[in-house]
Amino acid sequence: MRTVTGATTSVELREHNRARLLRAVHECGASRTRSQLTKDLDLARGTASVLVTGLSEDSLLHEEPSAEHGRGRPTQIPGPHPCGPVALAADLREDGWEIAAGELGGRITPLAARPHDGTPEGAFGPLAAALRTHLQRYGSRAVGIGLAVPGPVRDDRLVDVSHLGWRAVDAVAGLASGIPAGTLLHVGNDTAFAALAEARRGRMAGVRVGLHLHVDFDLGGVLVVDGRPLGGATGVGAEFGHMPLTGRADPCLCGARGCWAMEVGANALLRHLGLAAGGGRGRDQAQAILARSGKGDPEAAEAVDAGARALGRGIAALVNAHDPEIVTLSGLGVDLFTQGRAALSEAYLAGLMRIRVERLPELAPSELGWSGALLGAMESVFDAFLTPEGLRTWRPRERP
Amino acid sequence: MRTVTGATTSVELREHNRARLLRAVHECGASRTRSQLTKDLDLARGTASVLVTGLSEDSLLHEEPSAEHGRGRPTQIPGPHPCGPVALAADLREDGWEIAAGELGGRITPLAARPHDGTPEGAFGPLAAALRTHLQRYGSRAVGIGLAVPGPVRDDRLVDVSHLGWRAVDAVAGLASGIPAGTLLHVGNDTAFAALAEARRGRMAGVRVGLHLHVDFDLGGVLVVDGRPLGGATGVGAEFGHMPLTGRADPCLCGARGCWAMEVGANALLRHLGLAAGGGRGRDQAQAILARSGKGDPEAAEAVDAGARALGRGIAALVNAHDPEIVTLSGLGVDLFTQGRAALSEAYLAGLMRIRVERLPELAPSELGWSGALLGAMESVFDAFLTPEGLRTWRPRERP
DNA sequence: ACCATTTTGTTCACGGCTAGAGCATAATAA
DNA sequence: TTATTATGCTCTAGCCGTGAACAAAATGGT
Repeated sequence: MRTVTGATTSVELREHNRARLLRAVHECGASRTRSQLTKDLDLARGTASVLVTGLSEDSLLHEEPSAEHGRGRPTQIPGPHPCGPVALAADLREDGWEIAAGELGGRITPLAARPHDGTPEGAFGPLAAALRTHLQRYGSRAVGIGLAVPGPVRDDRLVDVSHLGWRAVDAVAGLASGIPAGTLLHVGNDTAFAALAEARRGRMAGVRVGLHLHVDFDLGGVLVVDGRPLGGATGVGAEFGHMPLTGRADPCLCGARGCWAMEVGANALLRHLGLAAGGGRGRDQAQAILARSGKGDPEAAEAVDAGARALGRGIAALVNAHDPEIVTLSGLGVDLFTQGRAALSEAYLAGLMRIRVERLPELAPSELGWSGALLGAMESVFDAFLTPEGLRTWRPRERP
Repeated sequence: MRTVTGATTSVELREHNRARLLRAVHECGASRTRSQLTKDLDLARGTASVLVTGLSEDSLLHEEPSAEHGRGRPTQIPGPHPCGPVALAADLREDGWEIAAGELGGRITPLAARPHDGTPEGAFGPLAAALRTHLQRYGSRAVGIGLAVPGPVRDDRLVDVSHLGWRAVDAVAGLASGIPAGTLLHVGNDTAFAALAEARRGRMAGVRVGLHLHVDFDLGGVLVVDGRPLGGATGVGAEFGHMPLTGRADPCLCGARGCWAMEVGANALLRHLGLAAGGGRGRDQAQAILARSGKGDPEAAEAVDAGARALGRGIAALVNAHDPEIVTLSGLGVDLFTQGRAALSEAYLAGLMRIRVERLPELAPSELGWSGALLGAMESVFDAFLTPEGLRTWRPRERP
């Protein structure tokens, strides 16, 4: 039977409304006043009063006076409690990692960043140690860890990173030395997390159906429906890059042929100029090619245009199939959009159905920079925590 | 802000539980006993008692004694009330239409079927008249109409049927003469409705992520997530057929090039044998080709194999991208599966990523025959009715 | 400086809901 | 016939949100 959400009993009603209030605070970055929240959530003032008081006593919220006054009694702004929940986030890439902490409302504090050698041990060892340090520092405030990885994730733990030759590397086991058993660990694809961040705090906010494409060494994409990136049956979504949209039949590292991902990204740029590519190295060289193209180097510009054309053609196919309101681009996708705009647009328009052209979905570069995956990893932890089930795990601090 | 579902007040709690109970009855085809429903929905016996009594008084449910007894007091089976809600469903195809009525639990009664001449007037006129007749017969029991059409639907009313040259035909206006203003009319794509039926009462029941492909004159496909086919931003989902997966660049009627839909379906079969194709006619000829292929005719078999290969190749691309648990086929897809199985499987396996082969999604022909779209249209009406908002529109019959 | 006005926060009585206990009911098994 | 078992019905207790009355805290005009 389908799972039905929503409260069933009086007690669940209260839990549901507590979670609803906290999510509203989190979503707006702790910027809405209590009276505004009361109206937005359609609550009676009395109910809001009881909820806020309860959440404050449980050290989940802390009210601050609002800076701006109108006429009438001034209202308060509910925001993160100084002893409130903290989500740890980690972004593991082919050539390094970084970690950060996020609090209710989404404010991020960078904690550490380091390059690694590309082996599972070299990557997970120091990362686990760093996580252990900060987990100890936050103590019971830490409600979970989100880990972004550059490849498909199966069963919430097995990671494949084709550029590094990783096959079914167990991320949970890799971090076991750093995080106590029972700690909530969300392992997810970097593209899916970047899409989540875009849907919550980026250009896809409020959009019902959107498409997010993340370009790094190669390309990943995922559909976002009602603010949530679509995962697959085994958890492995975000693999739009492995559809045969190139019209060619070159074998791809994934096992299929003619994959779209082979023609878009840093690897494609390097290959186009006859450089070594495919090992998860060469981010600087790719950036150099983009810089040369920006300065008018024709050879570099042609490489960029080829990537932009392939990107545009694939986007058109996906727009035809899925009818998104907007298509957002992150990572190198932003550079391809900026520097190869004409080539991209032309290929995009040429590949669309007529009815799609009539209501043309916007192509929008992300404004979150390269931190989308990190932000999304944090959001994923709060998504799980800000539910009746998640909040039941929270033990409030003793009051001072 | 994201819309949050679920009850907020005590009154909504009751409405929520009423809807939950009715949906549970509808989903299982009115086969579960009251005691089973009580357990499944995690209700107290007292609560179930109050709910069932109330719904019976509102002529939404009617309890019948259960045929099978165990030990202990025998339980009842809640099912459709003799004066309960009825959903009308219509399936409009390129060459004809049929209508039916469905009651709570999903039992369907065929009402009428007729060929048409392919013009909007020739199709909608008699259809509207037939609907009017049956709407009058059911009176206030009719809670809505679901209409399946063979093409994309925009803004819940504008229909494009490329094979018939229909462009932005207004289905609501077309039926206005037959249905009173205010009647709920759900216009939807036939593939999406077929997928909905498959998800509720077919081989995709209980599946979290599935892919449904419907083959008729050409091919449509849609992703099913948590029992609901994914629509797009403007309502036009189910257009997987218009991705350039053929590796060729022939112009398609849709305005793009190299569309997958051009190589799969009745039109492709006819074209492969040098017959006229593309006008929404020739269903019989296509069936004849399939029959010849079944009897060993090599020319017909090659046409079938070509379609099966193209189907398999495209399925692989979509499985790579979306990671479904199962792929279901309806319409001519069932015949291509049966008669071109070897060609289909080979192309399917060859196009998959390695990690998809390791956990191979099953290819499953539908068991609902050609009535999937009709069933889905009915389900769509009940989906809207069996909610707190929908039930609020219901006025119970006076008790005898 | 003062007071009316406006808006927000708090408290509490009220009605509605579900849980759960106790009892009645209706079948089977011995 | 009687014990057993499972189900349905009824009623009370406890919890929840609403909305009204009241308190609090600001602004704006006089």
